[in-house]
Amino acid sequence: MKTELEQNRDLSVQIAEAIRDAIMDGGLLVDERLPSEAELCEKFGVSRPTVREALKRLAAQNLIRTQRGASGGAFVNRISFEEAYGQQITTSTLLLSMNEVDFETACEARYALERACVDLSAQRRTADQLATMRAEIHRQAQPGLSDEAFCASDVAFHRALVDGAGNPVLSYQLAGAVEATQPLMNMITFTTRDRNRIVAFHTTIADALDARDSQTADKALEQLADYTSSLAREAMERRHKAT
Amino acid sequence: MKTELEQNRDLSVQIAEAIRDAIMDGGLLVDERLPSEAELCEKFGVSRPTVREALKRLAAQNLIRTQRGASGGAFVNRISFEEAYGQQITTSTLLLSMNEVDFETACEARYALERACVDLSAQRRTADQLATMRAEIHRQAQPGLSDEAFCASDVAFHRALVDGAGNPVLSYQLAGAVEATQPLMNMITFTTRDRNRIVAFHTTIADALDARDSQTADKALEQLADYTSSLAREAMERRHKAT
DNA sequence: TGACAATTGAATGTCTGACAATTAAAAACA
DNA sequence: TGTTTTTAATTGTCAGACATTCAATTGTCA
Repeated sequence: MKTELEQNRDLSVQIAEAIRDAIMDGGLLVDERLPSEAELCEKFGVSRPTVREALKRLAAQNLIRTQRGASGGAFVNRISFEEAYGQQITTSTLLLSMNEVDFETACEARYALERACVDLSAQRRTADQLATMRAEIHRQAQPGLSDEAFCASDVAFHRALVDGAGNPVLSYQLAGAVEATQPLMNMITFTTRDRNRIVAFHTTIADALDARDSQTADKALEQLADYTSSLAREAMERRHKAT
Repeated sequence: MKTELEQNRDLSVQIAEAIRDAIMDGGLLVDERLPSEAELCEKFGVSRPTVREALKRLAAQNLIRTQRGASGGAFVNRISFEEAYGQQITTSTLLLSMNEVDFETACEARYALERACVDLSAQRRTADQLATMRAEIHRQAQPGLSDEAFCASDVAFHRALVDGAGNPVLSYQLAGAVEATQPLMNMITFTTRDRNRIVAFHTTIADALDARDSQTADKALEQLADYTSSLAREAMERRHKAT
């Protein structure tokens, strides 16, 4: 069984696509072993390095894993949520940093998505997640915290909020949105007054979730979004004036 | 300048990581040319195939692109929204199909995210996007449409809704969520009655967005989510009974 | 001089063939 | 029977070569 390939495009790309499609169509099941490299060479009529490059492409996407040794080979990988998070974050971060997405747009997206979680989070948040939020709030209130540490804590707070929805698919989707905005947030310098304001919003949100009051939480989140936006605008203006 | 590598782990993996980190730290800027393969061989002290496998890994993540010919080479890629969409969709689809995420969870996530867009979409949707929605509604109402075509049209409708928010970051994040649920939706068999009901919801949503009435649109979306869920539950029960 | 064609060189893409490293299973042995 | 050794299969890496592509250079002619 030979599979035909076009002549113009890179062979390794085509082979990778063929295998990926087979995986996504269900032609290859999880943990199923792919043919050995030698067999793939036969099948596609190319040399081993070419097949290997194709396999590396797939491995980079966590679609397959390889094992050496007897009964080794390439296996269809069950992609884990962890791995998917990582990819999500890498892609989102690059996208935001490279495409001159303005802070406004990124921020709007992030808070819109978070607000999508608030309802569910109010219903389902665990005591543990609430504790995480409170702990982060406490950290944020400590004086002498660096801007970066403050932002990192902010991310942790919001991730707990998102995880509170108890929906791994939501958590996965939002991981990228939340983490990717961090580098942008890091460009802001937070005064003590700013921080106090943000901590107040966070406290309102945590209290509301504690009381399972999604409306109040949503409103606080909206105000926080507006406030963050305005801070960013000021920072941008200062930066603009400086040049 | 030789860069040292560990001995245990795969060399190509380590090289790929080293380059990726350089890109993400800003050590390599967009459109900057990487050293040629020969130079990378020197630098890392490995052979060319190994370097190539590393580069293929990066290419698979859209981190670099390669050009043949004089003044060719590997360049840091400005990742486009299009490419990012593609990755998002691939990852999300696999995640959902491989991790036995139940329809309920996926559906909940998808509609929660969509509802996050409705407000913005009501404010900003263009006439063009409205036209797309109406066109898809029209298609969905046609008799003799296959279940798959119906689902595809459904996806197109919802993508138009999401794009209506006019926020590329939101569109990107949701592309995965919306597209990835399609294979799951395909498992449902839609009766004419089901379809009419869904078309009615879609019409309500389109009308509401037309009138910039986000509340009505949101409510319709919520009902649509519930209805879809119930359809899925029924389908699952039937399937369960059959076995 | 200026425009077009031919040449060249640098780079990636692919191939062949080989050897090393790893690992599970089979074989040998106590 | 239980342990150790051998073996075979498979991926990881290397070396060297040729093919292909493409831009810059060079050459040619009007």
